[in-house]
Amino acid sequence: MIDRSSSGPELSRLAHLSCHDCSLARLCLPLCLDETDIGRLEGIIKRSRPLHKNEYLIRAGDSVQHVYAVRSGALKSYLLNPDGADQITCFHLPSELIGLDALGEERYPSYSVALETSMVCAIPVHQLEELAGQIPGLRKQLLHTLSREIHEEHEYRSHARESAERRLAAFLLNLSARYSQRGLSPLQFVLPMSRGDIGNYLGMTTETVSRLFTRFRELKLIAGSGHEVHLLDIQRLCRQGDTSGAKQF
Amino acid sequence: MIDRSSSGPELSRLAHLSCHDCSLARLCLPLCLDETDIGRLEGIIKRSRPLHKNEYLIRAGDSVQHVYAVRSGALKSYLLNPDGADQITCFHLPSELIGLDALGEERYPSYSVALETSMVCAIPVHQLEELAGQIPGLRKQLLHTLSREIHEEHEYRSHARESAERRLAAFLLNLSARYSQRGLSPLQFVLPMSRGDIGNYLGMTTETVSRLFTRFRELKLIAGSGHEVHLLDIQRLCRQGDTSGAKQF
DNA sequence: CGAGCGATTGATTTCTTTCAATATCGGTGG
DNA sequence: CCACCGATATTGAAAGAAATCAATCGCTCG
Repeated sequence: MIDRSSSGPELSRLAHLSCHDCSLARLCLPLCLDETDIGRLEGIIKRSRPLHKNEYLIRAGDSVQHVYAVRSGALKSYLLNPDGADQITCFHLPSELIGLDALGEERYPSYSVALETSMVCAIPVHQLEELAGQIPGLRKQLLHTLSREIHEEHEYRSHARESAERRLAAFLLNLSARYSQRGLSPLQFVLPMSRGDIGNYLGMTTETVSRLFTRFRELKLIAGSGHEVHLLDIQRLCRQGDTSGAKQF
Repeated sequence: MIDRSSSGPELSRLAHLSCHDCSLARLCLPLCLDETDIGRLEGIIKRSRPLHKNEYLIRAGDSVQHVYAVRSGALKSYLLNPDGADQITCFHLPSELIGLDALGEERYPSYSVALETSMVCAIPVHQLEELAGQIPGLRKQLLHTLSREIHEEHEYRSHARESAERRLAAFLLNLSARYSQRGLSPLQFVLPMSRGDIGNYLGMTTETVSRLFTRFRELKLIAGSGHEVHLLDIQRLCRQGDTSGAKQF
């Protein structure tokens, strides 16, 4: 059903590609770099043509050439288990890096595919490593980004044991915060992924996700239909599933 | 109950501390470095006095000074949630690094505590970053280690949805492989952590862990009492929980 | 306009947790 | 050396949350 075999995006180094002008610079690798160093980073970055929905950026097993920074749109990454089951590991929003699980590897361990029309910047890993040797700020930032990713995965573990209700609430709040960082509304956004994707990511079934959306709507925690979400009561959403929450008061 | 307030281990740079002679070098940071570069790495490494069981190496909130490499023994790291619940994020065996979730941070996010008498090497993060700028092989290795950690956390996600039975089986097999890498028996080892720790780490209750150990023993998958484990049938343990497994045949 | 996938809703089953009661281990002090 | 204590581990019975199985709905795209 799923075509994982189509070839990757063509890459071109475009003259007008500039981290200087990019609104995401403060969230992305250039963070903390001075003008000169940003210039050096720009020098190795390539931009691909837009990926359309369901188009693959990376296929597991591909030889590792680049890490990617999302410029616009949204992607998901997933692992394909030996038994054939997918496990979504990340949703990537603009400024976030893709391929951090492949540094030092020969081949990418996971797939990355566009959830909607998306643009990415491609950064050759060898040149990035080289540049990280020369620019302390870039080195620091790269290590920090990797470290943060590890920490976030650890935090995911903390959630994993909690109820499906709490996990979904936390997921929505996490998305809200990330959209907010990117200058979008924290209260109103469109989910780029399906119910099935959310369930897969959070470790629950599509049916459970669907029921929880319904419940959250009934409780007036959220509004919106389909992929549209309005967060109506962030405070209560934070506490969702608490025994001290809706049940007692 | 838990004392998280005692001060950290004293550090000393010991003349006889040598990565050259360390049997763990091929698993640890020195991997792939030549003699000269190993010497440079050694130059910044300090060794602490032994930590005794339940002694803290790191407390969340401490200012980040070092990452640590386990030299002997075993430690666990855990996050303390806002609601007061611990979540164990890692068990650390010899050669493994502690504090990778703190790079680029002011303060450690997690606690690390010895599960048994342990020795660690302390590596000042600033000097490590500096050295990673100068030694491409070290930079590569550091990035690779971080990247692998991310990948392993992603793989954990794949397991998270599986049955408790499978998760515990996978956990035992993972430990087995890690002991084997370190020159110990893959079939017979002593768990350094409690049932409670295992349950916490895997996202299940102590009772469930205990029941599963009993079941595995009944199925002749493992033997041994208490913290002792003998793996009797690795093949079957790999498939544990499969519908194509014990139930049908 | 029909086909098909994604989403929703319902009924039932199953696995794991929770609550509760021992049992056992390791260490301490008499 | 042995008895006792707390912590850890085991075992059982009951309850609960989410999965599974199943049916329907609705939207999007040829």
